[in-house]
Amino acid sequence: MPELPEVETVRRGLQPVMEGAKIVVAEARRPDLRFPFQPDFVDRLQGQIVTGLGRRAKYLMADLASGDVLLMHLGMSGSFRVIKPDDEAVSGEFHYPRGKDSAHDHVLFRMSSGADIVFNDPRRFGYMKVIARNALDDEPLLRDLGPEPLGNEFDAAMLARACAGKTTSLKAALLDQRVVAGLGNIYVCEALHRSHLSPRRIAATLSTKAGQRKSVAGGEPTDHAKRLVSAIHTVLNDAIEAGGSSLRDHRQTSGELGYFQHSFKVYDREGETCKTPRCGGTIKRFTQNGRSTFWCPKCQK
DNA sequence: CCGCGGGCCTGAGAGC
DNA sequence: TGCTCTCAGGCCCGCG
Repeated sequence: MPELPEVETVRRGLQPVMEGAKIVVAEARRPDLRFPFQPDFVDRLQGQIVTGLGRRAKYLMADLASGDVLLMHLGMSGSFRVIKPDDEAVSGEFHYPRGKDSAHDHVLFRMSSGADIVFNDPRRFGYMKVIARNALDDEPLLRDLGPEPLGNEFDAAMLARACAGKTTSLKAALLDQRVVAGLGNIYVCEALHRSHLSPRRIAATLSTKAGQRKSVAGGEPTDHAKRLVSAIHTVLNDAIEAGGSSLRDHRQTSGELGYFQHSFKVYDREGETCKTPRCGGTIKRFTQNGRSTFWCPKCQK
């Protein structure tokens, strides 16, 4: 489910109840998510003050007073809910209201701020891991991530350089978290449409020396690269503003839906008329690298 | 090294 | 109602 805007929405929902608060109780209700929990997972969390809650790509990162960092990834179907415990809540136990899919409530935090935080993930592609902050640079999960798409380093020149020499499609390149970190299937489709670029375009055509290996020379960014970067900025910022996109699983931590799905121009709109002014084309769908691509063949070149 | 396809999980929805 | 099939917002791994 969650791409950068959804993860950022979750971060903003958790920040007020986590930052500055202590994790009074932590509970892992099954032995594994995508990976087994570390044997000392709970011990390294309980009693710790969360000094900050950040985000890197699609990861949430909670800084702990101990010097550890709690890494959290939502996979495809992960979500967090913030719940005020009811009056019957007994210290050390969780009595939050159970919903229909509470069988998939896998991780619980009781915070000193007076909130319970519940991590639910039916498909269990998500995971959590505690690592030492001074080992962040060596963490395999983070080591190879490319630039933040909303960060200062990410611009047309950098994108062109990262795509130089790539013979794969532009769609596949943008989904590669080493090129730029945080985009997923929805926002790649949307950014390509908004910049009028075909998902089938060869990635290397974003730079003037399209045939060069990046180790030789990156070339200059083309106007296409500039348009694309601009579209990525716009679509991500607008989606964050809207609380993300809710198709199936994504909820804000309050339980509210995001509403950026109403602003999709291509994703999940197969057969509908293209919204580009004066285009009039029909949105098509096909499979690229095993994933659905939605696009308008008439205005995306 | 690079690009691609399979696999990991469960649930929702379509079609019969 | 219920079965089977397809598909889903991510990402790791192994193959050629």
